[in-house]
Amino acid sequence: MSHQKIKNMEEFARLSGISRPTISKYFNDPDSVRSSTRDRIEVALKEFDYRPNIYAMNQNRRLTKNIGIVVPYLADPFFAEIARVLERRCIDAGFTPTLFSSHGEQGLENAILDTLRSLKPAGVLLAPLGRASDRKYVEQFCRDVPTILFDSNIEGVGAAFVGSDNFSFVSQTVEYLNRTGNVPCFFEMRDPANPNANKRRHAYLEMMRRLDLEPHIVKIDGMGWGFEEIGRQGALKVLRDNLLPTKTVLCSNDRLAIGFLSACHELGVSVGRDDASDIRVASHDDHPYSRFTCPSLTTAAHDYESVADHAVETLFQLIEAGGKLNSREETLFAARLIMRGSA
Amino acid sequence: MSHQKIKNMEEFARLSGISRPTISKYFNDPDSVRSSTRDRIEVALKEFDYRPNIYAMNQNRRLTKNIGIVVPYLADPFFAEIARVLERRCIDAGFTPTLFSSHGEQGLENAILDTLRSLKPAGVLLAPLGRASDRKYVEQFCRDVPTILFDSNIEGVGAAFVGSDNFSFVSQTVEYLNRTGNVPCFFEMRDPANPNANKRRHAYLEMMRRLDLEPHIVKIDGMGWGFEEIGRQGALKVLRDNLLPTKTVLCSNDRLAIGFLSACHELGVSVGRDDASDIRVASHDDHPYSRFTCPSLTTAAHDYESVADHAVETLFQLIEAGGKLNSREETLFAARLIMRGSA
DNA sequence: AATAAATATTTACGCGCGTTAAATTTATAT
DNA sequence: ATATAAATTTAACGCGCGTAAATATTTATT
Repeated sequence: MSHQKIKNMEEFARLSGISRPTISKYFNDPDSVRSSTRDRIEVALKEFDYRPNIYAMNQNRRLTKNIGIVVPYLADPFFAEIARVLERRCIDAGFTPTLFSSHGEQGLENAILDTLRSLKPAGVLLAPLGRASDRKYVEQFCRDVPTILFDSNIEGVGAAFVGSDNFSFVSQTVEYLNRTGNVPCFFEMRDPANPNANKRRHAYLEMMRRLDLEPHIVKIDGMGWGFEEIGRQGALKVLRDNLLPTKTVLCSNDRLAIGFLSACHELGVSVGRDDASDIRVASHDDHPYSRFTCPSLTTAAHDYESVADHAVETLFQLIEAGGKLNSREETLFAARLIMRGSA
Repeated sequence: MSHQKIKNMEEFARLSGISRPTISKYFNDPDSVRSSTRDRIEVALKEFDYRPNIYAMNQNRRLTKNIGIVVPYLADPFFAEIARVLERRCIDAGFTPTLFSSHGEQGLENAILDTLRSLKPAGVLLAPLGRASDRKYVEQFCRDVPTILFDSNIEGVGAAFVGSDNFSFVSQTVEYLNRTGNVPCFFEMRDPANPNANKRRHAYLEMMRRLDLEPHIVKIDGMGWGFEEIGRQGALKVLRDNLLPTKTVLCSNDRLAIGFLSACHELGVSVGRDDASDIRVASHDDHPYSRFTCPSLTTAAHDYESVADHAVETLFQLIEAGGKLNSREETLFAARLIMRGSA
């Protein structure tokens, strides 16, 4: 390995004995040059350790190889996990993903979209804030940049939506809870930012209707993305004031449930599926920490892999199609019930 | 707001009636032009909605305004949180941060450093994997790119290190546990990837020596970054086989403790500071979930803000100094004891 | 009002690479 | 061996902006 510094593609072309346009072609797509040429280039690449200037590349390309990934809240391990899978898929496909978190703030989400514009990405995978999103802003962005929405849908925005089937989550948990014991009440935030929360409430109501049972919804106060604390405060109030209509609680999501369980422990309320326990608690998402709660949390799991795979696949189709798809498809993946100790 | 598309700076210069070099200067540093000129540019900016091509900008600048932020594991809310603070500080200072996670893999860490090289960042904030890092690779990178290490130190690598004072964590927890009840044993992974773990063990031993108490270290098996599960399995084994040398357990970090508490609940071992409880458990980090464990976790908290502020400040100094500092300083911030229910 | 200092304009070049068209070489088929 | 297709080379232009030098203009100082 020779250790001279190579300034540019011209110099690398001279040293490797291959013309610059061919080198350029190679970097754009290694398969676009004859295999013998490709080998010669790769040998030279090892020897001289040259890498093209990405800024000069991106300036002149019609389309960059960049992909933007935006999640609403990276400190939520659920999003950290799905972002990880998405990143990996993009890298494997030869793209350069860049990760952004809106941190639950509309202003930041808009700023990220601005940044993304100037990144001129080939495509964007966007999990919007949801109700907290600046709809018009997101809509305009999606018109300009090929974008797939995931996790939370905004009707009609973006080239496609990929997410989980909220009805599948709730139908399974409600059915299970009802079959194995008491009827669940539904525990949620009064003013949920995430549209999935609304879908889950409707699914709960629909399931109760089908089972010919009376629905009970417990709404708690709280703003922002500190769901665990909101759930804890809400549970403390509900438990202390004896406001629970049933002995079985179905939380809208695991983070609320984590707070709920914390409150139960604080108040000495025992949680579990056995008769000796005071109440049962179940939830949705299969949050990475849900197996470590006390007791471990019965929940419905996202099909992370399928959501990620399909989102990325759809984005690649979109990119190849030049940024427009014939129709806006919404793809939902079913949940998987995870039975643990809490219910 | 006129809605014509502006192609380039030349065109924007014409339309705004200001020369291109002045516009260029403005984007490089708005304060470098006369305030009257700045106002005129900003008025025109509103009207024409022009934004320079970042690739062309970065190609020609001596130094980009990019800053790379690398953490070992983004699914760990601790790193997600500190990354959030770092990002914010960089943005406020007019830089463009890009976030990367090594996901606990050496290969990925190296790949990220490669990517960062071609990003030609003004500076990098790097929390290395630690023992799992490819030392030579990181070392070479730090020679080429102005880099501040944070969270976990690699001796002599990078222009400076900013982190938490592990002795401060452990001294406070050990002192507290000892003062309020039993002597703690130290619960940790046999083969910790993070160098902080080793520092904490040494701090524990040193504290016990000072207090003239006999130290007990409980080492558990496990690899990788799934600390909660490792802690849970280790605790199950230790509790079942009655291997705990003391009734008070000090975990190396909160994620292990979360697993430990989960195991305690599973086995019906009661945890708490009162005499009625079987054991006490404390830990270090003040992980975002540590207040929601059952019982809530007594721990020592990082001074997130100070670490982040100082890391960023040092990086800016480094950048202004042209990439070299006179001496490699290691700055450590003290911990704050957080007393909760578990001990 | 005269002078000095600070700032803006004009002009022009260069950065590293994408891309194209024409000329040339190489591989494949007949 | 010859015709044809495919790949490569040569030469040259352009992308959008940084930057430098010389010149002109504005602002601050006395």
